[in-house]
Amino acid sequence: MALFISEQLNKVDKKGRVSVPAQFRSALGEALPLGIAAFPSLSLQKQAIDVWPLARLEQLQNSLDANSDRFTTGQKNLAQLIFADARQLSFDDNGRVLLPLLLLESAGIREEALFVGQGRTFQIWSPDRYTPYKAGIESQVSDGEKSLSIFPSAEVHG
Amino acid sequence: MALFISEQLNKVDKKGRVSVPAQFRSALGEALPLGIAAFPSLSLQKQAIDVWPLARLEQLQNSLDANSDRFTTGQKNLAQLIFADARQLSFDDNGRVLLPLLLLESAGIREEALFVGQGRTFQIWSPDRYTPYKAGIESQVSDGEKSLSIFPSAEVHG
DNA sequence: CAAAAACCCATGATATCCCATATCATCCCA
DNA sequence: TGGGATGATATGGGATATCATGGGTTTTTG
Repeated sequence: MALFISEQLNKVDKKGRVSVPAQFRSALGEALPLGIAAFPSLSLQKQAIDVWPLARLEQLQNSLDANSDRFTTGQKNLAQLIFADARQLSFDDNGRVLLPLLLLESAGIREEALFVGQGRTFQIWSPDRYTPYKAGIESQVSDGEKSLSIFPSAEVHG
Repeated sequence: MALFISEQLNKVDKKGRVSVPAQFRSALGEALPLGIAAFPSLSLQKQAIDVWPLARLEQLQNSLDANSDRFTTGQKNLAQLIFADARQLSFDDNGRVLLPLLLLESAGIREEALFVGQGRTFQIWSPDRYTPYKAGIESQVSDGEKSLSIFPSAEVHG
């Protein structure tokens, strides 16, 4: 599965439908028909919507089944919250999903939805909320941190 | 079998019937005609109803048969209670089940039943009880645990 | 027989499907 | 190099199917 990158602003119609950016859909690849799971982003105090490929939730569940002891209690609670808060969204023939009212409201989204790539996942923002949020993030990157090194890893993505 | 995710509030009619959310029914897949097993949630002090696909009960029994030595006495007692308290529910043509009075009372459910996905299983709550319960769970997740990266990563990534 | 459960059908709300159009980038060829 | 043809994408709206729910009728059960 490819990565989700870039930002794109799309319209939400009266029925609550939004086109998911074509690049994101193609990044899903074979996982596209499984659909996606969307939930208020806990790490962002529910300011925005976090979106995972549904397969990622299944991997999380498998991991819980097999290595329950490697998770803290807080992590298990977090997983419970995700299973409860997540809405499973599937694509229509035009690549749209129907965003449930609850999610729209919690993210303050009305007519426009901003898709923001986050690598293995992406977010959906109200444009109004995103601008100040991003400015805050940028200001928190110090000059000395403005480059990244890549650590070798044995176990990631076969 | 797919996962049970999301929350959904449905009505309980005078006869004690409730629609099981269509997504949950389709998550059951081929296991749908086998039905489900519902019992007062012991881990939640019987505040809510735990629901398992019936096949999961069979898996538990098989596991008890094969690995009796790996279960503590307490765990075996718990299993006994589940087998005793569980009620097997089957679906009518409209996807409804009949919730026995005993279960309704133990969970404090009257006119509305809140279905809460928990991955491999789901719960049924009285809305009144669920709100404070969920707030408690949320408060038990520390800020540091709220980010995606906290989950054991080798298993979560595809 | 009476009460409960299972079955059947009706209905309104909502989601899904399907087709039409607008917009834009790309391609191809004169 | 210009300019129309082509194709992918995003968007809108109407038709259709699904879902949750209510109520009646038949069947089972005790």
